[in-house]
Amino acid sequence: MSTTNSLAVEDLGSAAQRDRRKRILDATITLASQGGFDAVQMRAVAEQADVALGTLYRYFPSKIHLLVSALQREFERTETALRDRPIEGDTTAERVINVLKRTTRGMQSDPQLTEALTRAFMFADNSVQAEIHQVGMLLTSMLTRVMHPEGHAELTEEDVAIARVIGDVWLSALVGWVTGRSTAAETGQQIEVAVRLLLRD
Amino acid sequence: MSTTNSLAVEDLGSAAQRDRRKRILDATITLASQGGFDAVQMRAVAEQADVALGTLYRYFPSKIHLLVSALQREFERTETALRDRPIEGDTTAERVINVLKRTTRGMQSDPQLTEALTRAFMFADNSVQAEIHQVGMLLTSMLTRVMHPEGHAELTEEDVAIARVIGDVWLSALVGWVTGRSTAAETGQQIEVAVRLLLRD
DNA sequence: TCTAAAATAGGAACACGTTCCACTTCGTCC
DNA sequence: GGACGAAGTGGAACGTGTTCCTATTTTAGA
Repeated sequence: MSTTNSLAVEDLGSAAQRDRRKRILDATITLASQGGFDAVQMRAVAEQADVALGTLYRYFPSKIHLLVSALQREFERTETALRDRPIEGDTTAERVINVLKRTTRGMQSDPQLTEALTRAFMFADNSVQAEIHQVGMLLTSMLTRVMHPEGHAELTEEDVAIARVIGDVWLSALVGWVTGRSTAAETGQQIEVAVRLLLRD
Repeated sequence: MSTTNSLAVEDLGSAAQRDRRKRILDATITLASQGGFDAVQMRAVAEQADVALGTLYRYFPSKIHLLVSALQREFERTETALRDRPIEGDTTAERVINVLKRTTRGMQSDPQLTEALTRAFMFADNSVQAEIHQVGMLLTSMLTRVMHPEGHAELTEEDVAIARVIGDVWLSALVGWVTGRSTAAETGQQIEVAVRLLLRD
């Protein structure tokens, strides 16, 4: 499992196409930031990206695909940014908590965007499998790297299992926050408790 | 936190109204079982329940409310059925795993219904808070009761936290299965691993 | 450079969740 | 029994995701 993000599947066509794709995703993020999931209307995205509706659907076969792809791009950005920063914390649990809380704070600073992307992620069906899987891998690799910053490739099965459980809790907590069921503080608390339960070293 | 389900808020009007409500939920379950989330179309539900569209919306203000209410009824049924059966397993972990696997198997025997209800649950926003909260409480109380079958009311904060984490994992696993990201076997495995990580007694 | 194929524009049309309205039926109180 | 408000009926209408069609533009290859 390489940590580079160059996948042969990914290189999509010409510069003009890459540009259109970027414009579309930019428009998506902009609209999502302003009004959340409901504000990301396909006609509005097309107009703002200066693209025809049919073209939008050629690039992204559904609103869910569009939003999950946007999530993927944002997440890659976050993950890259995180990789360059030193990871604070003495114990594994501390490091994981720090990273998750920082990431969560980042998302909470743009609630509408987070709502849009999280809703899309949770609503995605198997036709979005590929994109979803990418995001899942990214999250797991981010967590395992934080757990073992030395990168000795000494990942046990248990490590991966723990990372997965933490990812699940994080997602649930996020959904709870996005849907207004819990506050930001509760969300952080929920994650912290789970991590301490799982990582008692 | 009582385990009875009699809430003063719940008693809704006349027998005719209870009957209509039941017919609507029955129709919802039937349609969901046949074709999943997409097949639960409001016009179809209204027709099958022999109720006007406006009446359907009077009882349930949105498709999500409708499906989450159906989930709640089904879950209550499951929880009641579970309460009468002895809980097999020597250790806490064994008992929790048994119960969760049995419940999961039950849901997997009707994939379309499970898909419909899970999708709705994940997509619900804060306007469905009340119903969602009910379901969450039901799940937590079910789990803590399995963890402490004697009912000595000796629940620690940690117990509740663990139950919550397990609930999160279960939900994530369910979503993974519903959206075709993981198989039934993987779902069971995922839950089992998480429970063993959390309950090492 | 010319041409065929692919991509895009522009927009009509359809499906389903949701709202709304005019009318009818039901239940309750005098 | 009559009156009045609540509840229900039937269906039109609207918004947004999605599909589809034709004309035009861009791209790639001979």
